[in-house]
Amino acid sequence: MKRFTRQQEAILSTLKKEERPLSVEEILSHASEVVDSINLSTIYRNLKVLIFENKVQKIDIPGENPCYEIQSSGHYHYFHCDDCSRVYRLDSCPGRLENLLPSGFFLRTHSITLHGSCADCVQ
Amino acid sequence: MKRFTRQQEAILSTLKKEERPLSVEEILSHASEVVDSINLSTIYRNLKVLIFENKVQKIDIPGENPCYEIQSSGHYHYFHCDDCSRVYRLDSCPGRLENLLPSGFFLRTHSITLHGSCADCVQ
DNA sequence: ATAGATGCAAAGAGTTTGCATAGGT
DNA sequence: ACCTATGCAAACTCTTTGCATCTAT
Repeated sequence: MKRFTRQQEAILSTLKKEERPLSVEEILSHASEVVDSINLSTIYRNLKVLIFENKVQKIDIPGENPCYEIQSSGHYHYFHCDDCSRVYRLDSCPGRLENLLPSGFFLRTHSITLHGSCADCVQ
Repeated sequence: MKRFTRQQEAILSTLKKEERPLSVEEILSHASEVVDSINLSTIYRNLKVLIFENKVQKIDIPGENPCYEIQSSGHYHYFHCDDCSRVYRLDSCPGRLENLLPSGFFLRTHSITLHGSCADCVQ
């Protein structure tokens, strides 16, 4: 039977509290404030389980380390701030993009990342 | 002064011969047929120089190891085959996508990856 | 002959895993 | 009391670096 631990709770509440995808290091530093003994292995192991349970989603930004955020229904894209490296979820999507597809290819999904400066860094 | 070596030539000609971005392992296996002693360090070091000289471009596919292809002028996107893991360059682009951008954010560029099955794997 | 490039091995960064033990149930 | 989840260290993958040697000039 699955058990409830302070570490799991610290990881999930960290992801819930922040409104953007967090890196493993960000999760570690936030969760450490709640459970100071928490370990990177525990973070990785719990993220894997949470992803399997569809409670958390892994976000891959090209050329960056992965980020993790609370799972939400729907299809999203992301913005990567080149200045502070934070990642933000975007709400809209330009559509299925099959016009980019070579003939004979089958399109399953697409991922879009915008790169630039976030509002905090622009000012 | 910069020198001309068989290893460099093997790496560049491998990238020129193939028509798609290659992983480091693919470059190694092709280049090894020309210079059998060639080493991964040499591949990485030469790729770094070739990228600096704008002869080669690094392609980052979300969640995958990077690929490398001959630099070509213009702005491109890529297709990742979920079956064979090969990456293909696409010719068109849907545009600047600023309608996805939250207000206050500055858009520098965007990257798009299509995922699916390539023509070889579809059949 | 000189010095830049290579090959090898070791070191880094990020992630996973084995194992003893702490701690939910 | 049981047995899952944790913490630690070691292993693993991908990449970079130090250094002796090779080799293009």
